[in-house]
Amino acid sequence: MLDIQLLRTQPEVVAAGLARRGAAIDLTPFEALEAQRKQVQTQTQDLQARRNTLSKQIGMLKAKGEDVAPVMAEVAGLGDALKANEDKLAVLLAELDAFVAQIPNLPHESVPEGRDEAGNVEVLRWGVPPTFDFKPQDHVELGEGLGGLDFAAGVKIAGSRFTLMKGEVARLHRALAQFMLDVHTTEHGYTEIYAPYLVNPDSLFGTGNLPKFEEDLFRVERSDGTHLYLIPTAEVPVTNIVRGEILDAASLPLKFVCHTPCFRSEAGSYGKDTRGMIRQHQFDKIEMVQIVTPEMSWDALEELTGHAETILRKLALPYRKMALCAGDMGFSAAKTYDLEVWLPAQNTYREISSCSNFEAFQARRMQARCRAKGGKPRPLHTLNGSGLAVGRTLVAVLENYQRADGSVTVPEVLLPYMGGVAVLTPLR
RNA sequence: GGAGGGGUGGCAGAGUGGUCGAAUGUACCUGACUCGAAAUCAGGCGUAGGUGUAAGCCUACCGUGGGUUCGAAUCCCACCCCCUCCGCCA
Repeated sequence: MLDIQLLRTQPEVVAAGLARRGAAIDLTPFEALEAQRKQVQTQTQDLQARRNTLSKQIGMLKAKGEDVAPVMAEVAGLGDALKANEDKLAVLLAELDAFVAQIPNLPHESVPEGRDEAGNVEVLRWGVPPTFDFKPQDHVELGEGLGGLDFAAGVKIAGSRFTLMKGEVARLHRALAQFMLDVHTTEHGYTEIYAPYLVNPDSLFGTGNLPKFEEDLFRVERSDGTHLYLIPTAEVPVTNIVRGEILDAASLPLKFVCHTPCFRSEAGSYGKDTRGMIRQHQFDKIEMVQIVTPEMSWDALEELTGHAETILRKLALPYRKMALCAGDMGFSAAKTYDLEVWLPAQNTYREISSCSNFEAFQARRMQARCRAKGGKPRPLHTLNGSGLAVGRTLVAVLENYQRADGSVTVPEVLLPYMGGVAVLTPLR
C-alpha cells in the first residue's frame, strides 16, 4: 500500500512512478473521493463533538436534579444527520482504501526502465556453463532415466503440473533443502521458521497477494463459511509474523528462513513450461525474509541477494543476476533482482530466485511498524528472496552435473546429506 | 465436538450506563536531590485520523462486527481468539 499522504500531496510523483511500470493511473476519482471525504469527515466530527458535549451536559444536569428536556430536544435533532454522515463517511473511507490497496508499489530510482522482461538488465554473471562432449539431456529424460522423476504418477494422483519424486532423486531434493537451510542459519544469521501452509485472507492482503491476485491461489473452503488459502510462498506466513506489531527498532533486523511447499494455481500460464518440473502447482522453496528499519533496507537487499547467490556458488551452478525493469516487477516490490541459473538442455538461464525490497509497501498493508527509542512509530521495511527454489535447483543440478551415460554426479557440498551416495545411477 | 471461564494501555490490574482514553501498581522518559548511582519527590508517558502557521482544539479506538441509548469499556446479539475440563485424534 502506498502512503496515502503521498497520493494526497504529490500525485504527480505517484503517476510518474506508475507510468514507469506501464501502469497508467487516473487519479481523478481519488481526488474527488478525497475532497468528499474531507468535507464529510469534518462535518461528521463536528456533529459528534456537539453530541458528546450535550450528552455530558445531560449527565451533569441529571446529577444536579435539574431539567434535561431542552438539551434532550436539541440532541435528538442531531441523530439523523449524524447517522447519515457516519454512514457516508464509512462508505467513502472504504472506497478510498480499496482504491489505494490496488495500486502497485513505485519502482525505486535505481530500477531500470522497461516494459517487460526484455528490459531487464544483467548486472552480474558467475561461473562458466559446462560443455559436454555429448548431447546433454534435459531433466525430464535424466530424471526418468534415473527412475527418480515420475511425471505420469503425478498426473494420475493429482493432475497436470504435479510430479512424483522417488529414491535418490527424492533424497537429492531433500538434501538440497537441508543444505540451504543449514547455510542460511549457520552462515548467514537467519532464524529457522516452521510456518502454517494455510493462511487467512488478512495475511495475503498484507503481502499484496490479495485482493488482486486471488486467481493465482488455491482456496480452501471451510464448513463454517470462511476460507483459507494454500501459501504461494513462505513469504506470506513469515512476513506476517510482524503484522500489527510495533517493534523496537533496536531489535532489527529480523532475519527468518523457512522451508515450505508452495502452491500456485498457475492460472493464465496454460501451455507455458508444460514439460518437466519447471512450473508446478506444488514446489518446495527456501525463503529468506528480512524485517528491517527504513535505513537498512537497501543494503539488506544486496545482502539478501548475496545470500541466495552463495547457495548457487557453493553448488557451483552458473548463474546470472538480473535487475528487473520497472515493467517486469511484481505488484509489491520497489526493486527486484532475479537470479537465473544455467540450464544446459534449454541452453539458457532460468529464474531460480527472486529477491525484493518492498520498502514500506507491505508494512503499511500489515500495519507493521518500528519505533526507535523515544521516537514515533513508523512503517518498517520488508524484504524477501528465494534461497532457493528447491525443485528448480534440483533441475539445475541434474542437468549441469550429468554425464554421458545418464548418471549424475552429486555436488560436493551435498555429499554429507546423501548418505554416501556420490553418483546417481540410471536404471538398466 | 461438549461444558465452563476469560479477552481493558509495554506488563499487571481496577472499572457494570454519565466530565472514562480509562484508577492504581510497575516499566520507561525528563527534572530535583547526589561526586555518581540507588532510594525518594515532581512532571511526563497509547494508536490512528481531522483541523490549524503554531500552542492547541476535535474525532475514533477497552478482542471484532452489529444493536439499544441523549450518552456504552459497562447492557443486548453474532463472531473471533485464549485458558481449564471432557471426548476424539497424528
